[in-house]
Amino acid sequence: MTTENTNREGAVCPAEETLKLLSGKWKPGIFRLACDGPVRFSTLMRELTGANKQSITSALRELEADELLVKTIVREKPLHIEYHLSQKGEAIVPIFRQLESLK
Amino acid sequence: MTTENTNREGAVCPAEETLKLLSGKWKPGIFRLACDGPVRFSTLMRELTGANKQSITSALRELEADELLVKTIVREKPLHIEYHLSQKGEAIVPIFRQLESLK
DNA sequence: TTCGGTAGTCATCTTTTTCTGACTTATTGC
DNA sequence: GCAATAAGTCAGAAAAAGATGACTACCGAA
Repeated sequence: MTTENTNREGAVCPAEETLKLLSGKWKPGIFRLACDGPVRFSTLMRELTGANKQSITSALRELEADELLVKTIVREKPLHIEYHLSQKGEAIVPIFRQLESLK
Repeated sequence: MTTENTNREGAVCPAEETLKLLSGKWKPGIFRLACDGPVRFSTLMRELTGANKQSITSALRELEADELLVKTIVREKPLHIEYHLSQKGEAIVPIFRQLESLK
């Protein structure tokens, strides 16, 4: 039984796809920080109070898989990893800002 | 231990609030149909293929509680109930459309 | 008064998400 | 070599969300 959300007869909701990209307890927070510049795992752990490694990791993995974030290994002084917005990610920023300004 | 998402030190994400209004398996679909005019329980059951009473009921209750939808008892021919967008709901429509057009 | 339509509730079960704590791997400063 | 920093993984537990099936309540028509 393939339980895909196949709302047939044209009842599919396109907005749903986009909403799902940012659904989850920590994704909006991660996305917001990423809007201001590249983010790092350790920074996220510090900024997102209450979050845990596992949740941040899986949120990052999903954001990568959905191509909103790009992972980069920065071979410098203290070698580290950065996540920055992809083009697709940037495209969502204006809408995200509107969501923010809404209330 | 009150486990509220209190991202202190200014790290709260305002967009998160709005995103949560439309989070869940059926809310985007309900909202979308409500954009085109008042919706009824039985219609939703027909249109949202795969959905079940309980899920639709609780989605409707949450959309009401979040003041996106207003419930109205229509005392007419076949007495029934209608849900229509509130002002707050209408305010989200433009953003919702953008989410739709994004892909 | 019984039936169909409309709009649910309730208890329970299953699935999905999120959290916890212990352990891992690579690099770098001392 | 040894500890710290950075970025995780993994198994298991708990919590939240969603699904199921039975049952309820109101109205109107036959």
